[in-house]
Amino acid sequence: MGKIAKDNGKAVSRLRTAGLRPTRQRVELASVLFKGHDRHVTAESLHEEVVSLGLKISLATVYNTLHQFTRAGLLRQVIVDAARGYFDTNTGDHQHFFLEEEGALIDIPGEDISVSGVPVPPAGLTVDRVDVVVRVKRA
Amino acid sequence: MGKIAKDNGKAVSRLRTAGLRPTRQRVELASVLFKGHDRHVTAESLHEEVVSLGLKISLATVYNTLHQFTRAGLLRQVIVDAARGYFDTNTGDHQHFFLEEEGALIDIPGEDISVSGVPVPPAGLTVDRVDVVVRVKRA
DNA sequence: TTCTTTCTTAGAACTATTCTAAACTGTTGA
DNA sequence: TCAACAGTTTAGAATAGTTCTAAGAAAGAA
Repeated sequence: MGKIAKDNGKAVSRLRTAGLRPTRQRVELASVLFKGHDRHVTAESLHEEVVSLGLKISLATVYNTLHQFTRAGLLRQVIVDAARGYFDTNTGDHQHFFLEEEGALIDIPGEDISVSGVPVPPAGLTVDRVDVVVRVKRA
Repeated sequence: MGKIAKDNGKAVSRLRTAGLRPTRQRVELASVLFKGHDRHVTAESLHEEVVSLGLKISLATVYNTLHQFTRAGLLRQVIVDAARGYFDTNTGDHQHFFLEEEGALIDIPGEDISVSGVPVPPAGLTVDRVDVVVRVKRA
């Protein structure tokens, strides 16, 4: 029985339930990710973390695994950083539909959509803006 | 007087008002961007467009100019594509504060925040999910 | 076990973007 | 009008994050 086997039971069944073969790497990553409270990681930050724990997992595997976990519903990807910059000539108050398959944007007028209940930000911070992206797919 | 001088008067004054020196490249890009209805462009799509119009502007200048225009409030950047993948172990209904200066994420519980008035998507499309990002800055 | 399929890996490749440093241009003021 | 200077543009190199490739390794089935 391995050193970190105690948490692995949970991780293994979580993976099985998700339809993912519980390989060593996936089990170790799942154990680290789902051990305690909720968290936000990048591929790189997670890779550094597992390496510093003495686990042998390549960066490519971390990338693959994060995407597999996301596809399986175990994780969710949060988009805050622009890979491809889209620039909008409409600077007024409005939001967007994003057609994932085509990479196209469609404006939603600001009068139509509204966001309520945005909590007061943590101390010392002010809201710069609120972005809403409605991701749509072929039905 | 140049060939496309007719629209350039508007572009020049728009640039002057924004505090940007009206160079040939900026004037041409502004003319293309703000000629008709609102639009969404990427640096690459805009570069292709101006090149196909016979204008001589480098891709680097298109990038610079789009950012200058954005800083000046003439454009707005829409973030829909992940440059750096952030993955969240919380897959439940919730949204995020994004601390731009630090690149950190903080959850906003789904019960707190709500988006109303999302229009019916264009025909043949269904809403996949609605992402809200509250961008915060040091006060 | 043995077979088959799936997974992992190092390193190369890729993509969008930014940087560099030299040449060029718009503006100002004499 | 034009010299001087600060700001701008450019090609190409560099960068960062991510994905691809192809070959070996490991999991599960029989």
